[in-house]
Order: sequence, then C-alpha cells, then structure tokens
Amino acid sequence: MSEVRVRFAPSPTGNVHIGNIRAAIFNYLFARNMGGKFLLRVEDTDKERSTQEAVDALLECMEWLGLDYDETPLYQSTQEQHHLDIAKSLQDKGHAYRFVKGENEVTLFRMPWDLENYSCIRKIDQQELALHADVALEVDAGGVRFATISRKGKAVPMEACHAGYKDLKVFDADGKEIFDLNSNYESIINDEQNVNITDGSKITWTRHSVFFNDIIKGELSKPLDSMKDLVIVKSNGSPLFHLANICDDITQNMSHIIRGDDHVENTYRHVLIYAALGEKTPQYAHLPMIVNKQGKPYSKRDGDAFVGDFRTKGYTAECLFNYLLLLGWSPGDEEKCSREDAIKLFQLEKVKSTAAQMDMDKLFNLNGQYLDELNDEEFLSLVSPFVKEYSWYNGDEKLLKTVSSLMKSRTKLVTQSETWEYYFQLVEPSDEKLIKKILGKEGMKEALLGCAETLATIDFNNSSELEQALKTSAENAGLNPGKLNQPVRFCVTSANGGADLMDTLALIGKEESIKRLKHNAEKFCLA
RNA sequence: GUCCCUAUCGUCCAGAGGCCUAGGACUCCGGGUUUUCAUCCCGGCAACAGGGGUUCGAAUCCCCUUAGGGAUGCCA
Repeated sequence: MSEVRVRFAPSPTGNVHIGNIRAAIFNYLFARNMGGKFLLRVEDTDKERSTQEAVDALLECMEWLGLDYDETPLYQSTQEQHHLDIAKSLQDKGHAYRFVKGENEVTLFRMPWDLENYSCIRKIDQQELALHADVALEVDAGGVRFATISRKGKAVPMEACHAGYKDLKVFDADGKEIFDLNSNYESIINDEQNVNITDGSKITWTRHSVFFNDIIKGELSKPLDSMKDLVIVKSNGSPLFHLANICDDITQNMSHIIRGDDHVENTYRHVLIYAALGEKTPQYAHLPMIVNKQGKPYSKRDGDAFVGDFRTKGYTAECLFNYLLLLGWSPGDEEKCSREDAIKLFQLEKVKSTAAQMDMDKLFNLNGQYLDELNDEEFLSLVSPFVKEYSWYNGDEKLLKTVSSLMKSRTKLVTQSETWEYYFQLVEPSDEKLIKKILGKEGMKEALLGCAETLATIDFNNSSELEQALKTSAENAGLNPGKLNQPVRFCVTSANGGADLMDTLALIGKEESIKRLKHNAEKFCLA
C-alpha cells in the first residue's frame, strides 16, 4: 500500500473555527496512526477575504493544540498559474469550455458525455417525465432546461448538464418523437445550434449516477441529471476552489481527503474531474458537522466557537483536543483519551456519520478533570500568566504557588483563578443575600469578635489548635461547635466556600486574618 | 421545487439480525465521606422519531412518512 498523505486545507478568511480544527485533528490522528504524512495547505485563493492575521491565528492554533505538520505549508495562491494551465488543458481535451452569459465569461467543466468510459458512473434506469406546456425545452452549449409538472399543476423548472440526459428523446402530444439529443450533441456543444422546443409533451432518457465510496459514510451516489456543469475559472480569470483544490491535492500527492460533510456535494463533481485529468481519485472520508446547543451548525457568527476563544477562556489544549476527538469518534467506553492512545487506536471507519452537538457544560467539566490531573508545577505554570494579568496581583510568587496547589482540585477553568484575590488582600463581601444569611444572626458580631480574641492567643500553623480554638469560640457564644466556621471564613475571605478553612487561615496569616475578621464583623454584622 | 445525507437517554459515545430486561460517560436528582466548597464513593431518573414490511427473531436490513442538515454555475 502506498504512503498515507493527508492534509488540512483551511482558507484564512477569519478565525479558526471549531469544526475546521476538528477536521485537522482527525487528519492528524489518521496520518500519525498510519505512519503517514500530515500536511498543511493554506487555501488563500479568495484574495478579497484572505488575510495574514488569519494565517497567523491559524498557525498559532495548530501549535497550541500540538498539531505538528510535515513538510512546508503550501500556499494555494502560489499555484495559480498551474491551475490555469490545467484548466487550459482540460479545455483542449474537450473536458471544459468557455461560456458567455451576459457580460461574464467563465470556464466550465463539462460533465462527461462518454459515460461508459467512467468507472465512477453507473447506469441506473430509464426515466420518463411530462413537460409543462407553458415552458419551452431548451438545449444549448450550457446544458438542458425544461419544466415538468408538479402535483398542483405548476411548472417545476429543471436544469442540468447534457450528460444527465443521455439518450434524451422529446415527444409531442401525439407521441411522435420530435428531438433526440444523442444525434444532435456535437453541433450543440460546438454552439452550431440551439434547440428550443415548445410543443414537447414528454421526455425520456437514461439516468446515470456518479458513485464514490466514502470511508465514513459508505457508498454515496447522485444522479447526473441533478448536476450542472461546474465553473472552474471565474469571470475575473482566477481559478475557483474546485479546480485549485483538486490540482493541489494532485500536486501534493494526497492519498486520503478527510474533510467536512459539507463537501459531499462537491465530491460527486470532483471525482469526475479527477477522471477527466486521468488521475486516480484519493480515498474520501467526510466528517459530520458539529452543531451548537440549538442544533444548528456553527456559523462564522458563533463567536464562542473560535479555537482561540477556548484558550483565552482558560481551557487547556489537551482538554479541547480530547473533547473534539471524542465528538464523533470513540475508542470504546473511555471518556478520556490521551493523544498517544488516540494515535494508537484511531480508525477512520469508526467515525460516526451523524452530526454531533457541542456541549459546553461537558467541556467545562472535562477541563476540571484535566486540571486536577496536572501536578502542582504544571498547574502553576498554566495559571500564572492569567493571575499576573489581574489588577490585584501583587507579584508574590511564593504565595501564588501555595494558593494554586490549594485550589487546583477546585478549579475547572483557569480563569476561575480571578476569585483567588482574597489570598492576596482584603476583599469586602458584596452579596447582600449571603451577608444576611451568614452574618445576619443575632449575636453574631459578639461571637466573631470574641473569636478574634481567642485566635489572637494561638499558633495558626498548628491546625488542630486552630480547629480547637474555633470550636471553643463557638461554644463560648452558645453555638454548636463548627457553627462559627462559615462566618469566620466569610469574614476573612468574603467567600462561602473554598479550600480547607484551617489551611486558608494559616496561609492568610494570623495577623491579617484577625484584622479582616474584626473589620468585616464590625462592618457587616447587624448591631 | 429538485437532489444528496442523517435519525439510540437532555448531551456525547457503545450497538455490524439472537449476547438488549438497550451498555458506559457528562449533566441532573438522592445518599455517604469532607464540620464549608470541591474531590471521592454509593444509588436513581432517562432513549431505539412514526408507520409498514423481510425474518423463527429487527435498534440493526428494505420501503414510506416526518424531522433536521447540506447542495442547487463564478465562497471554501
């Protein structure tokens, strides 16, 4: 078997989208699993919309996710002349033609008329259709047009390439044959005659379909009479996606094309172009789409679907990689799958062929698991850049180190570190409801101030002594032991949850804890 | 309108005609551990879109309907 070569071929016309990057991930895994090559091709043919910023963002995303590619990236715009040469050769061989419509002239790929020479085309059956009397049947160099009759008697316009209507015969109301396409084909495509039939009543033809085998979706087919000739060179003279994409895949010697579902329709056409060029088609695998919570495909307008956003929101690359990987593919019952295992186990045939919905809650939760599994140093180096941006951060790296290991298991998103402020300075509580709930009881002020007195006499670094002191203070105030813990925490940290209370108090320090306790008790407890 | 594709718990994934009383994970709910919170442990709710076939037997194969997505000549 020849070498596996796959590519990720995004167009740099904006931020990298979650669906795009998943295609990259699957290409990457497939290549690494097969011991093949994973290439990057930047499809920047659309000069109006392609930007350098988008290219930079793209490269950054790939690096972040660890999608290392082989060989030098190919920029499609550098291949333009080659694409045009190919278009010319297709034209010379009769597979393409120039076509004028209004002021515009384009080059179109002509669907093959010699159907029997194409292994990807199969004969289906004989078809018959009634023509609508008000609409003429037209045949010119561009194809066949007519209208059939809907159930309600309305005209239903149909338009397709010549090849779709191979063996076309037109009959009048008396059943007499008044036109056949096969014997007029040459003069029609040479523009020597245009056909316009107004008295046709019925047509018959032989239906043929284009077939290709998709590794994920299985055998796919589409009738030729639902396809039109395809623009390959725009009226401004530049090659269109269809041509450029195929030419570059041939140039880069791709063995498999793994791309989004939305390309299936293109592929029916692409296999014909490969055949016309005398090239072997690569193996195709079409990935299902990723949809949002509303079940709609992510569009460029869905702001939160950009890869870069996940990074700034505090998700780890490993988590996003894992999540995206398991959206549409699974190695079994495991919820988590490391990059190494994924490379080892990846099978294109096992990719689901149905759309998958992105669940942000699940991603959030998974990220928490990933953070929890990091060791303290790894976690610290991940949060540090975020913490250093906060206005309250005073540069105390030693404190940050302790805080981060204390909070690691409680953090699901790196950006949650923003709430660690209380370790660094006094934060006054602001949630009225919580203040009332926790500090609103009668006698709370006295109890807390009394507690501050007791705490002043003990060693904060001895956690059992600290615990005992809190118990005693509660009893002194006539409360059950432990009942003062929550109010003390709230006064010192302004939070109603967090790391172990003794650890927290020890870390904040005796002097500072007592100061805050007094300050907030005075200020927020009822008189 | 026409053509293509798809349909299993709220979500992701398992299921290749009998291992299915449909399994796992996340969420959610209940309980335990933690004198808070999180972690952890135990338990619970919850699905084969509908209708016809084929078969001794269907989530699985076929047909129809419905629903969703995509395409429908110069985006990629």
